[in-house]
Amino acid sequence: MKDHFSLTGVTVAMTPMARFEEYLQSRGKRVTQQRRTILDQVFSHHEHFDADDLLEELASRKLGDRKVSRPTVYRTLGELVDSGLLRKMSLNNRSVYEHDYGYPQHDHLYCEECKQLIEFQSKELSSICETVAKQQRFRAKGHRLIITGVCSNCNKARQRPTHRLEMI
Amino acid sequence: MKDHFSLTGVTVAMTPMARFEEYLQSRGKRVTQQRRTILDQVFSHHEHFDADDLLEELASRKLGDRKVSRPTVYRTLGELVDSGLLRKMSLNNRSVYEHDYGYPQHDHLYCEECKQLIEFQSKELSSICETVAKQQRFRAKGHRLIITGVCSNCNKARQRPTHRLEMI
DNA sequence: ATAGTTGCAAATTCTTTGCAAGCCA
DNA sequence: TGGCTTGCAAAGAATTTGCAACTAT
Repeated sequence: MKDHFSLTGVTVAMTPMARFEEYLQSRGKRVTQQRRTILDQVFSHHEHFDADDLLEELASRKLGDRKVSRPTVYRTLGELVDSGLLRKMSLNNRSVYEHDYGYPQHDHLYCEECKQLIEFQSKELSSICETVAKQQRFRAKGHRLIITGVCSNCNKARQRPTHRLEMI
Repeated sequence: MKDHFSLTGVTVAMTPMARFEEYLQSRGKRVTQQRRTILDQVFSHHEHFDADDLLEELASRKLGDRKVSRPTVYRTLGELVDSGLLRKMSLNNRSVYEHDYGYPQHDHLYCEECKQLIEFQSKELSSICETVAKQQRFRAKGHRLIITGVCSNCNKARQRPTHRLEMI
């Protein structure tokens, strides 16, 4: 489930942790071990992930981290989205997350074969959205485009003779 | 939850029912009362809907229709998607359906306030998708763009003084 | 008659919540 | 200390499945 690292991050003034602390403090919330551990794990790599992925990653951290329970993961993911650090999307009726803070606006190609999400950027797309929103007097906050199909790797795999045999 | 009827249907050779029967027969499946009732209800109006909406609509049909259970609704919705009559999308981790057969490709604006889906068409968008797919050697089967924000009606509502008071 | 369908109940999957014990400011 | 957090268990919400009874062909 490796992702394509085709996009370059944007420069940001604060680290995700600093930003999260600011968000928490501004709301009278507390900076706990669990929240720190989750944030650290979430920003340790750039793949898209869901709550289960994150829970597994946390479980395999052999560090002295305190254990993080499933409800806390869900609660914290919500806070990370609220604080603007993560973006959430709904894929096959499950929530999938990705970095938002320090990462440019982009959209996705979704391979129905290997379930991989591939990122791409398009400035034309953004202007289309603006135009459409203006026409409809709609106050747009954001957009999400997903192109579904089969990625180049899976296309190749399909054409290999071994696969024809397996299909019998 | 009324929808905008801004798009005009495309001309099709068969009625949805005829097409569904063809699909069923080609797979050795049967044309049952329940499948007929569901198809009839689904194509009786053009709003987006989910399984619960459909179940409610079916329950309120005072006709001599046989009762349709929840599992049958789910099973049949799947078949309607397979047969190309409906399109399914994932919204807030639930499945939402809309007409596909006899209806042109389009995308949506989603109002986070009133939860309404507004349709729009954009040919530029389709060409962007083609270009992106070609660049990534991705075999695209389709796409889905959703612009989130607040629709014109809800924007107006927000500005009405009554609402300011209600917010206290 | 025979194989596909249906409804019921129960199981699954993903996510949220109530609450007592624990921890941060 | 006082209030926000956590983990546990349980509840919820959406969807799927096993199976015996039913029905289309």
